[in-house]
Amino acid sequence: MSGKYHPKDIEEKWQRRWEENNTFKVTEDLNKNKYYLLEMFPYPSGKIHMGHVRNYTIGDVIARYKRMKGFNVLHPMGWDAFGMPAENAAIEHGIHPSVWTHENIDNMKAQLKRMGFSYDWDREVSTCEPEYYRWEQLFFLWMYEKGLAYKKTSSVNWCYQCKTVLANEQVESGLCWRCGKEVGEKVLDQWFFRITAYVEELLEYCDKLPGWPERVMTMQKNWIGKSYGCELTFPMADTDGAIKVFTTRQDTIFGATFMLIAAEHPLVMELVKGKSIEKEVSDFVEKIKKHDKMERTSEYYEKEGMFLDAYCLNPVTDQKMPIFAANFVLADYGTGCVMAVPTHDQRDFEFARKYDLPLIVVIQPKDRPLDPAEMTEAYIEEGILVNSGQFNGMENMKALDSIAAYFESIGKGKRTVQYRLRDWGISRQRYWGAPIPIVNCKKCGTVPVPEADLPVVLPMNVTLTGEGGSPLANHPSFIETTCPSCGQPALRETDTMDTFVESSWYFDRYCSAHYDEKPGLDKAKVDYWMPVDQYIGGIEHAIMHLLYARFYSKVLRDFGILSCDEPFTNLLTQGMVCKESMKCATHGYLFPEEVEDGKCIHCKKPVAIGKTEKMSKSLKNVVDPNYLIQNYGADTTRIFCLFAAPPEKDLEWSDQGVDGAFRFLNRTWRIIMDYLEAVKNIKPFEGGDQLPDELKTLRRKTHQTIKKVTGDIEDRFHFNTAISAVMELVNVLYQVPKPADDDRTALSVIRESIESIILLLNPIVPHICEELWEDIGHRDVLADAPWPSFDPAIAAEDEITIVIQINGKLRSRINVPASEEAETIKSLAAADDKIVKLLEGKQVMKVVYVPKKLVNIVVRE
RNA sequence: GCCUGGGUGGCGGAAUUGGUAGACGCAAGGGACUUAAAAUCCCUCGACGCUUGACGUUGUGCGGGUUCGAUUCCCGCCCCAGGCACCA
Repeated sequence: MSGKYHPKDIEEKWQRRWEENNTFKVTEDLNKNKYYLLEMFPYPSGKIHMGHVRNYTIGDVIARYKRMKGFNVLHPMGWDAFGMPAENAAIEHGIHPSVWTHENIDNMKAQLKRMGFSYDWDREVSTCEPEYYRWEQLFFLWMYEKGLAYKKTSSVNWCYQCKTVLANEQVESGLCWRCGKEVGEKVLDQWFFRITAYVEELLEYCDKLPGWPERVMTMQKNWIGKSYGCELTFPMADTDGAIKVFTTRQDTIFGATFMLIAAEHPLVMELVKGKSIEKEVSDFVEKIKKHDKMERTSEYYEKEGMFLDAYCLNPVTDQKMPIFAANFVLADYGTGCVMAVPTHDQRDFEFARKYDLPLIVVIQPKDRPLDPAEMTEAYIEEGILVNSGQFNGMENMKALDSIAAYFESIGKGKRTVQYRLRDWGISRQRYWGAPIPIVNCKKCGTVPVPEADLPVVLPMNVTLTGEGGSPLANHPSFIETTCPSCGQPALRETDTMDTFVESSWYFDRYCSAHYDEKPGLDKAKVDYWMPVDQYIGGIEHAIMHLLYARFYSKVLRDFGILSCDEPFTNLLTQGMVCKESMKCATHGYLFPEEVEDGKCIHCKKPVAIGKTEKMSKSLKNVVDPNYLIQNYGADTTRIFCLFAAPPEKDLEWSDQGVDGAFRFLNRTWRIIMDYLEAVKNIKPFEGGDQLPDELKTLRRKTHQTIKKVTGDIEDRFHFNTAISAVMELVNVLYQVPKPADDDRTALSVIRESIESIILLLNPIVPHICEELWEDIGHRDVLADAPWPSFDPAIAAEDEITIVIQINGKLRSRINVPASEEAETIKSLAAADDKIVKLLEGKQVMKVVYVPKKLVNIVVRE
């Protein structure tokens, strides 16, 4: 093939050839270094979007690069196939979630293949298949056995109208997304994974993953939220018993003047039992419980409480402290009870002012005394302890330890640690998910399904209406079973697992994708491939998915299935793909194809350009990858995504940028076509012959480019600068006058440049490169070619420019041989015409020489 | 409020360890080719000033500092994005 660049023909040809030759099929090879490159697998929503294209292009470049570097590269792809949108489609269009999902997978798979990604499709995994989730059910049983999976009551969002559980994202400002009615809470028995059992290890390894972005680690650490403090005991004033609190501020204990208990805490109703206020308090508690989560965490939620007609004693001052139920105290953090120090905590301060409770200052700033009567807010800075008995005069931060020790010595408290992280609720009252393998028996209670009976298969013959609770609960042949323990009739668990469970181990499954023996992972293979060397995905998964996957890996490790402590050695979080939105006064947001010459195609009115935001269907600021592939080809789409921004930054879409990318590929194609006949039977230059200047420059540039591109890809994943380096090389190639047909030396130098360009661009735009590689006479597939190496001696400049500064300001430059001595360069600098003139009448204080860079002459006026 | 990032030409971005700010691309302008247009190839392109140069001044959010030298390090402030948010 020659002549014009026709991306479609070339791309389809090579995609076919790669598939026919099984080019990207990979098996374990102990003689080669492995490299496991993983991109976050997609939810099969129907079509790939630019976010996928960007993510998978970045991954493909690294996979193809590592492959050329001689690694045995595992680069798999699969489908995060369970989830709510499939059920929504079923409700809205009457199509079964399974059918919908499989159609979407077929579509998207075709699109990914059309992008030319180097996946080993033999390892494709789809999480909605029993062959996949049966192992997840097995792991669940083992976790249940170890107490890592357990049941407890917990509340969910509940729509009374639709009689169904709503996910958080189905609650829109407190209302049901389907019927618009108010959403309440419902308490259900639900399944949890005991992620808190691994909290210390999860936290510890945050500092042992240098290949992760700092900010992701920070987010995870904050999410885990470890805090050091004390558990202190406050005896009841008039009865036996005591209230325990967790505090990180034991330094303020002498200022604790009242006690707060979370309204939902059982202690609240216990304390008022039989008292005249019992009904009133009970109403208050019920009112608080009704407020949904959104409301309770909003900024405007006013602090409210109710006195419980009970007192406890401050353990150090023996003062009576009134006890309140409060709406802002969290029931599931610490003990659910909080000692209130209104002078030094803003929340307690507001509460004390509202209910007229006493204030005692215990921390004094160094410069001014505090008067409780005049305070308008809590004093939360550091200071010196006052009104604090034997601790008076100490700096409050230093007293933390002494006071903790004191409490331990008198047996009224102990140092403890609290975490923000809660156990992972995995129950979903939904159909399209992996069934939890449990049977509920009236007589035996919760009974695990025997391993031999796995998988518990999701039944296919269901109707989804979106009303009346979980479809599985209305499916007699699914729920009705016999108890594995007593053999009596019993009911199956109808909850399915959170889809984050599937995505917590899919990367293990890729290692032995079709292994059908217990435990579903072939240890030898998993040990060969795991951990993932490079994981790539969106920053939106910085916390949940990545933390759950880390946890699940540790659980599987402790089951003896995995050998690594952490699943992902290196993590790259790519930025979003953004574009400006366009709006017509009549027709609202418009898709790019609905705009022509800045006007709406429906009404010809001018279109308003909005700000640049993440591409989304609702803003219609989306570009369809299919459109790009058809008009420009996969290679242009790939190179544009890589050139427009470094991977971790947001990418701003630019149609002109796409044109530019296409132009570059054409330009590269043309110059190589130009030389095709001349270099076809020429070998790349190898000799040490003296070359004329022009060829020497080209050759030097070639080797410099190999060096630059290798460094940019290897060390930093900065494909944008790698591409610009190749652009420079192509520009230099254009500058070289075309040599005579028999000038074999010149042509061999050009051949070396051309081969380098093709090799260097191959991971980025593999189709055009394969085609050119074949055109210049190669028989073997380029994907298998080794990455080019450079000769530092050839890459080295023999003349360098030295900048001459006076007092740090650029004044002149000189060219010297690269090997020139420092002293010679200094004297040449001082002798430079411009410098001599500028130095007249000035006294030289010193001369700084930075090797191969500059001379700075420091003078005094 | 707290914790992270980030702020560089008309635009996307480059400057890898404190050492020539603006690589490469886009847009714009000019030229060549062409009957013409498109395409292509070549050149110019931060701002200001004048003596139009191998010119001077200025310039990386703002104000200070360290240094021979700061886009880069330190302190204070402003703005933008993301995460967390009654976690006691």
